[in-house]
Amino acid sequence: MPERRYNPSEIEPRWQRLWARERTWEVSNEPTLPGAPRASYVLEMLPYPSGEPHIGHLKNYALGDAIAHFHRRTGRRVLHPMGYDAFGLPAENHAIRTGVHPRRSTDDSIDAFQRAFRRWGVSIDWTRELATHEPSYYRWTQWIFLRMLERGLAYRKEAAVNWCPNDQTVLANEQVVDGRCERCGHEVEVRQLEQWFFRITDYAQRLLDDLDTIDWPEHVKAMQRNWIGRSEGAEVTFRCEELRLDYPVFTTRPDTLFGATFFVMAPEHPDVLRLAAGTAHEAAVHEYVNRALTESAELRGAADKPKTGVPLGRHVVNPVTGEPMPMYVADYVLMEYGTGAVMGVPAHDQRDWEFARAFELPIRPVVAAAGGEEPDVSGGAFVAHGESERLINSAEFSGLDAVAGREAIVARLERDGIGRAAVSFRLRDWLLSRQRYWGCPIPVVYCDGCGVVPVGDDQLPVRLPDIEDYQPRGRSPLAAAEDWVATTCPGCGAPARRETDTMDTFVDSSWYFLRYCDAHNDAAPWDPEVLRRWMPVDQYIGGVEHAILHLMYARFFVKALADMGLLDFQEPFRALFTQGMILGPDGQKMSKSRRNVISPAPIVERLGVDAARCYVLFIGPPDQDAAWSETSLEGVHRFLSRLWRLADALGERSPDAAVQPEAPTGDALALVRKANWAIDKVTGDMSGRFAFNTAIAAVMELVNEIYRHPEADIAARRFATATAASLLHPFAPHLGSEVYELLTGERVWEQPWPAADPGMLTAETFELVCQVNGKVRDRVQAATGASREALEALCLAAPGVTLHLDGREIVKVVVVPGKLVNVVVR
RNA sequence: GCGGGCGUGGUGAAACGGUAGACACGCCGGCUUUAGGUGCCGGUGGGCUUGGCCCGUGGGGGUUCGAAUCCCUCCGCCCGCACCA
Repeated sequence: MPERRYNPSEIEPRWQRLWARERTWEVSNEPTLPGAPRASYVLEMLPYPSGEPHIGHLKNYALGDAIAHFHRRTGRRVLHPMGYDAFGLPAENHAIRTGVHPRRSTDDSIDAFQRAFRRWGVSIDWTRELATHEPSYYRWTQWIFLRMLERGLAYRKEAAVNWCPNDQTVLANEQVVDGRCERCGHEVEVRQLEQWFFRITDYAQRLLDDLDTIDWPEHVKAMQRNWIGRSEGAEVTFRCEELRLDYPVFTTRPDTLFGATFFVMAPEHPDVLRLAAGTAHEAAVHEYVNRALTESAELRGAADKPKTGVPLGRHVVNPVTGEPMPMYVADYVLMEYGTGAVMGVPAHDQRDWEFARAFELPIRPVVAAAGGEEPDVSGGAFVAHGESERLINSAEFSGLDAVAGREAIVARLERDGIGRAAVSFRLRDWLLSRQRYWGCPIPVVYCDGCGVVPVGDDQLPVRLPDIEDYQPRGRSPLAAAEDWVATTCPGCGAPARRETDTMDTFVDSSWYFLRYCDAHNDAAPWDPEVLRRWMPVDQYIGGVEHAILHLMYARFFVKALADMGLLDFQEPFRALFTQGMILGPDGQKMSKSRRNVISPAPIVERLGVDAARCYVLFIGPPDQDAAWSETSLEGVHRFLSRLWRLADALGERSPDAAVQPEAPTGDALALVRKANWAIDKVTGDMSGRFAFNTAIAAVMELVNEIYRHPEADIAARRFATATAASLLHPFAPHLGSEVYELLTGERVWEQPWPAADPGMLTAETFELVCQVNGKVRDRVQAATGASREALEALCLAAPGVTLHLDGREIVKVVVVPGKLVNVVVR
């Protein structure tokens, strides 16, 4: 007779059909009544639909789904939706190559993702599904943009911006990595262009402060703090008497003001050419500025580049010493930070030191080390400035420590009206316009009479027209859609032209988590009352690659919308979990060129999705990268087969199978204890932490224990097996359901999470570890409730202990009840 | 340079300051099988004078009755930012 086998390809689709038919994972927006289950919003970052989902998606949804199932079974109403980040460059670049409309390739890919997620058995409420390229969604993206515009949080300005010549569009600062385009890797150029920005810098301080209120991984918060880059210091005004012009600079080191011996401006500074005009350096300055402005960001940004610059032929006055300081233009000064000009303090700033060396400028120390003697600045700047360093060469401030000196100098500047304490941020405004087709149209028109005019709310959405030619030519391909561009001014009715730039796709994904809550609202992007039931997201799960971009933008959106009275919370994601990557079998990042890519589809087909899901969770701590191992995957599949076979062998179904037998003895007792131990272990591993790897290991131990006790009475074996299925269900929902139903006839997802019986968590005896001077010398059985004295006596009598006590003096005995006794001897 | 993190068997990894290496892979052995595979059972950190002892969590030092875990220091690796005044 052929043995029956665990057959996931039969089991899994059967359960999936039932969940779809019964709409098991849908949740309503009904107000929660007092005493009703608490709401929980579990969300994975929405996928960008391109091709088919990869193994990283599987891990992402295996994690999120395990949390969602666990929350449901511990008595919470869970919102677990799905959507697609559907606008974006890859689909558009594909269209340029093939002529296939991005909508078509995107929709095909969305179909593939939907099929995969259903085949993976992820417990999603599909009624809330959305895609950011649908007019019903981007209508509200545009609506939010208009609210930003009304509040002055969206604005146009001309600025030096990052331009990717390959993708033919501008990029946000966050999308430039090492001077290269984050997407295509092409070197980024600097161009002076008028563009749309979001005023995220208005929120810099709040974005920084509120990091303390959210439960996010420390490294992600650190990256955001770093990116926001708050610095405390002072703004000091320097005057150019020759032209009667004042130039403020920002410095974090006002304590070194007496050491400022020169003054440097960025090549982009608007006054540079004007200052040099008429001096002997005029031509040289022109040449230098032109070169600096056309140089690639990567080249200019190199920190180890020798300092270059050109004198402007002008001077400013040091406001505290009265000395003239020569002015220079140099590309180590950035226009985007501070005021675009700096005071040069070569003795105490390494960059200024290098510049002073190159231009033979005086290097005057004004801060002394702890000993009080002048620091040696012949080899580099002296940068320490704590309470143990003292000011020197600083008139009446000499002798103060650097901290007190800084405060005193700022106070003096304030009194004289030439400076004040100031804070500066590294964060820049978010450049959101893109000269590309496949994105959300920016809902404004340009009118010769009225200027920039917002499209009326009742005219939304401004639909993205179909076009034939997607090739970008330095402007949006939309500009060629003449019929679409030509419109009338909403203000005066005169002929006007539509904005042809589209929005950065990060705008689309900065609010999608709000729309899920109220996905079918036609009158508003959401009903604030409905949002109150679900937001903020209780658990957000995704890759660390979004630590700055998406996660910072979404936080900004929520704060801005809250200020408009549209939301009543300040942070979108209460808790964040960043999953580790799955690497190829060679331990390298998966890539087509390395030919080490593992696709989920064939694995799911061969071993089932439960095995794949359990494997990616069992592989190691989920926040850690891990290499794919085919043999480990098969080991997990083997474990699932073992569980299935137990259920198959244990006979007819009965609701009693899940009930713990009363007063078990012998083998049965061992099994019941192990089952309760596993309940306790898995519950602990899933509450607060995400130790799914050890949770699955605990269920493996339980299954092993059942195999080891074939003589235990059937009730105990059925109880232990049903418990294993119940505990495994969040990770292997199909097999968990199958085994639980085979044994009990019940639906596991409708069962409350099992509770351990405290009476079964401890045996009447335990193994007492007996140590001498911290080394284990014996183990003896001891009664669970035994007194400290009794445990001490047992230990002192243990043969392994007496051997090592021989002739030595007992100094002390440490007793840890229920665990061990340590005898300290001399 | 600044910030965050990591270092434990052949491998992935476990371990509220309390038995280092759970669980799994791999490997070795046994049983079942005509055989292979599957399945089940057992073994598996290193060393030695092997009923037992010694060593062992990157190196060194410290706190403690007791340290992979806490502190100091050095070494190595990974990630993020980086001419941000």
